Amino acid sequence: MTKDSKIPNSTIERLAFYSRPLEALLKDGPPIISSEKLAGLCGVNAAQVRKDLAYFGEFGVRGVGYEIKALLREIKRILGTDRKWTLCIVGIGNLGISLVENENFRKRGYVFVAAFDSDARKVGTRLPCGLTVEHEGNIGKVVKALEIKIGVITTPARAAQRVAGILSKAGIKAILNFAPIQVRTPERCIIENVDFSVRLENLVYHLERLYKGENTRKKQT
Amino acid sequence: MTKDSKIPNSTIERLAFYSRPLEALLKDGPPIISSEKLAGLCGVNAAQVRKDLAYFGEFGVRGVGYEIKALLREIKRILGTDRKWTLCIVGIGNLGISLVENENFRKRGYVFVAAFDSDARKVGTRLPCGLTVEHEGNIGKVVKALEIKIGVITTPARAAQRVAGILSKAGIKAILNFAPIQVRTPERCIIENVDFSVRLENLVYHLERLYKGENTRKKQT
DNA sequence: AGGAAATTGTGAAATAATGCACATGAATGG
DNA sequence: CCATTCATGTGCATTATTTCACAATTTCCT
Repeated sequence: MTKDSKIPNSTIERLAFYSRPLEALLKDGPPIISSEKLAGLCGVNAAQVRKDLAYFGEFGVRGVGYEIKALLREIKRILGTDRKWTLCIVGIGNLGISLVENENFRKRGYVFVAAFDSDARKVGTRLPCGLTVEHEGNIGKVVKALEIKIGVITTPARAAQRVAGILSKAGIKAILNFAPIQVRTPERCIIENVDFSVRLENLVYHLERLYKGENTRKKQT
Repeated sequence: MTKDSKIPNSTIERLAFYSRPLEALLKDGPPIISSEKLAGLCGVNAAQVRKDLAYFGEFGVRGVGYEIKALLREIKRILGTDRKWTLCIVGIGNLGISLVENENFRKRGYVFVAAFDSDARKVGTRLPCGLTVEHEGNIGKVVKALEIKIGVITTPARAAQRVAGILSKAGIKAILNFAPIQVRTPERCIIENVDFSVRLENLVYHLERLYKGENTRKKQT
């Protein structure tokens, strides 16, 4: 295959997903894994794993399986996570701090190089990771100077849209938004929303149905 | 319709999604909204909105639209978010604290009533919200005593699976897992995984393609 | 060497989700 | 009171995604 025959978004999501157990196996596991095993670890269908990978090339050997190290390298190359990415964050509350200090991000090459807030009392604060909080007004200047492409929004909902606009105007190309609101940007800009409450509401829906009898979901997400 | 003709999971996700702008409009907006308008606010198709709602009843009036207040009430009833839910959390790091203190959760009726950690140095700490951190060993006792149904995991990846087992055994029926690993539970238990890095990796994938020319996604997520 | 076992890659079938397009009912205005 | 406008609810076509099932390829064993 290998042709760009319209790759489903869900395939991309799963690729990132596959890489988690692979990373773990890299340390103390066999050097080879079958689609069956990997699928089991990720709770998906084996054919799905093979098809997802087949969109991008032939990484396995028939009758054998996939070499874990090589497969992981390929996945990272596909996703674009085989290099460092610099991020900035706007909104230094509890959530903001927990993200900036997050070990998983750093481990995967996502490094925060700037932190902003609109609250004058927070500006100038030195965060544990070493960053100093700057005022929102500097976003444009800093983003351009450091050539930051990805912005993370952890402001309250009411500020999120305004901040998205500022980021976009500053040249940011992708936004990871944690505010519980659908933000829009004028310029060509990729937006990914993460809303914890939505996930929780999903859980609650299925939970209620669980008590009332039949299961409403096929498998664990 | 109204019959339980296999409701797509995505419909449930969108219902929670629809409720965000509706909540905002409740304060200072018109009393009525059309599927067209709501769809616009959420970045989806209008027929989609109508169909999603139609799974659960006829909430609109032809030629008129949907009464916002009533619609929101219905959505909340459907999702099961028209009542309070008590949660417990395991893993009191930066992320854990930011969730416990999160205003959005409280506003929507999700209340943390217990916090656990395995680190003896954290046990006994009083969190800003008033909760005192208890030792992981007490999970079973406390969960049963307070009849907690939902657990949130914010431990490091290596501890997540173990904690999921403990929670499940304690009688927890739903788990919101923030650790970057796919957790399993022996008992019938609903699991929802939230992995920030996966979202970021998605963003990066599309970002790389953005530079290379054609757009790989149809619309903003 | 040759057959059995394992496991990939993939066409085709099955399943699921989305969007169109229109009949239907409500409001409005002359 | 009828015509016009608006917007819902929904059957149906379309599009997208998942799963099956099997030919192709490799390894292993005798």
